[in-house]
Amino acid sequence: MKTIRKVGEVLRLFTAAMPEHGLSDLARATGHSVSGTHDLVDGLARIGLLRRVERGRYRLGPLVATLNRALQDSSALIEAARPQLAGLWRDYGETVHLTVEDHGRLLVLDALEGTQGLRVSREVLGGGIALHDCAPGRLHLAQYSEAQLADYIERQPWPGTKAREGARLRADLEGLAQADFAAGPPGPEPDVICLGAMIRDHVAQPVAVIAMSVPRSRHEVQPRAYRSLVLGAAREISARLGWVAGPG
Amino acid sequence: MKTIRKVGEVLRLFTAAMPEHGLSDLARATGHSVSGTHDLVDGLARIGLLRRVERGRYRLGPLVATLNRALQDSSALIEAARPQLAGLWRDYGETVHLTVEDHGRLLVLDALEGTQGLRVSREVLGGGIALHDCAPGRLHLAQYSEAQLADYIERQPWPGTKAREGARLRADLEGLAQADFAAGPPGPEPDVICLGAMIRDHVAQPVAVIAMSVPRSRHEVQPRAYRSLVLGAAREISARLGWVAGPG
DNA sequence: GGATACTTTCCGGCATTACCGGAAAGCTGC
DNA sequence: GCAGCTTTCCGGTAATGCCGGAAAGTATCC
Repeated sequence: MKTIRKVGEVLRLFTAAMPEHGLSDLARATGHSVSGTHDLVDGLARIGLLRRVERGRYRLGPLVATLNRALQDSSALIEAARPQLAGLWRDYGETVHLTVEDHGRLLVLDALEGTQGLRVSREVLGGGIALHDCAPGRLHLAQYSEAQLADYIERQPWPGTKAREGARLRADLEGLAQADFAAGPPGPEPDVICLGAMIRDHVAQPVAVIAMSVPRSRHEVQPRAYRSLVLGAAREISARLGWVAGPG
Repeated sequence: MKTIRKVGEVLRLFTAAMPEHGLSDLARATGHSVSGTHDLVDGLARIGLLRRVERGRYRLGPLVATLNRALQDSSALIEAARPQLAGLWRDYGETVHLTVEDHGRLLVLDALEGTQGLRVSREVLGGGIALHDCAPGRLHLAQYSEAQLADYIERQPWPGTKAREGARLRADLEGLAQADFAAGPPGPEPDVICLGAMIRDHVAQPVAVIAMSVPRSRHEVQPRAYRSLVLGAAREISARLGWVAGPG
C-alpha cells in the first residue's frame, strides 16, 4: 500500500528535535510534490494523526496520544491487576487469568499457570473459547444489553432450537450482573472449576475479569473461600482503577 | 484521502478495552471486505502503526509509542526547560526563549516576554528569522557539519559573493561549538542583545538553545553577568536531561 | 484420516482514487 | 505595487486500492 508507506514516511519526520514541519519541508524530505504532500498531510490532519498549527505548518496530532493511551491503558490494566494476580498465584499456587471481552469472544490479557503437581493449564481459557462456555465469559455476557445478547445467541451454532438454549443462557446470566461473580466448569472440562470476578473502573464500568481455575477436587473442600479470594482480588484491582464501593 | 480515512477508522478500533482485533472483526466493524481490510492492516503493520501478534490478529504497533514519545519528548523538553526559563524571567524580567533548529530555520518551542517597561518583544526570534541572523541560530549552525554549512550558505540570498559572506559566517562560528555560547543583535535590531546557550542531552548531543534578549543599554552594564546567567541556566537544564559535565 | 466450516492469505482485473501540474491565493520584504 | 516564495485548490490522468474468488491454514467433528 503505497499511500500507507507514505503515511509512515511523513509521520517519522516528526521527532522531539523536530516537532513541527512546514509543507515544503515535508515534500522535500519525502521527494514528493508539494500539492501531493499537501493532500496527504491534510488527510492526516483530518483523522488526527497530525494537526495544523498555522498556515502550512504541522505537528503530531491528538490521535497519537489517544492511540498511545490505548496502548498504555491496556498495559496499565495489566499493571494494575498484576499484583493481585501474582498474589493469588503465589499464595495459592492456582492458575489465574485476566480477561476482557472482544467481539463475542474471550481475550486473555495476562495469565499465570498454577505451580502444584495437579494444575489447570493456562490454555484452558485460550483458543477463542466461547463466552457462554466459561465463567469469565458469562460475566462479560451479563453486561450485554438485550439486543447484544440476542445477537450473540443468534450467532451460536447450537443444535436444537436456539430459543431453548437462549432461554437457558438467560437463566444462567440472571443475577450475575449484580453479584459480579460466576463459577463453573470451562468448556468440556467437568473436573475444573473456573471462578471469575468482575473488575470495574473509576466510573463503575466493567472492564475486565480476574479468574482463578482450580481442580474440582480442591474447590470442593472450601468453595466459599475461593469465591471470597477472587472477589476480594477484583475489588482491590477496581479500587486501584478508581472505583469506589457504593452503599449496595 | 479515502485510504487515510480508513486508516483512522481502523486505528480507532484499538482501545484499552479492545487492544487486539482479528481481521474479520475489523472488516465487519468498518464495513469493508476482508481482503481489502487485510491489505490495509498489513500495510499498517509494515509501517509499524499496527503489529500482527498471531495469524490474523493485530494490536497497536511500535510507531504509536515512537510518535507519542516524540509528542511527549517535545513536551518533555519544554517541561525540563520551563523552571529555568521561568526563573530567569521572574528574577530578571527579561524576554527568554527556548529554540530548536528546524531545516535551516529557528523554531521557538517556548517564550516568555519581559516584564519591564522597556522590553524586547517575544517576536524578535519569530517569523522564521534566519539562523545566521541571531545568536541562538548561530549556535545551531555551529553544530552543522561542513557539508551542511556549505549547503546552508549556498541557499542564502546574499548580495555580493557568497564566498565572501560564507567566509565571514565561518569566522563568526569559529569557537562557538566549544563555548556553547553566542551573543549579538538579532536581525536588524542594533539596540537588542540576544544571548544564547546550548542545551545538551544525556549523550551530550545539542538539542535546544535557551536565549535571553535584553535591551543593549541594560546589557552594557554587566555583560559577563548575563553570560553566566544564560550558561548556568543551560547547564541546569542539560543536567536535568541527563548530561554530565566532562573534565573539559 | 477425511470432511466440514470458518478464517486468513494471496493475486490479478478493474473502478476508484491519489497524485500532480498549474493557477489562484496568501504572505513577506523591498 | 511588485517580486519571490509558500500554500491552497482543483480537475485530468495514471497509478493504486479494492475486492472477488481461489488457495492455504486451522480447528472441530465423525
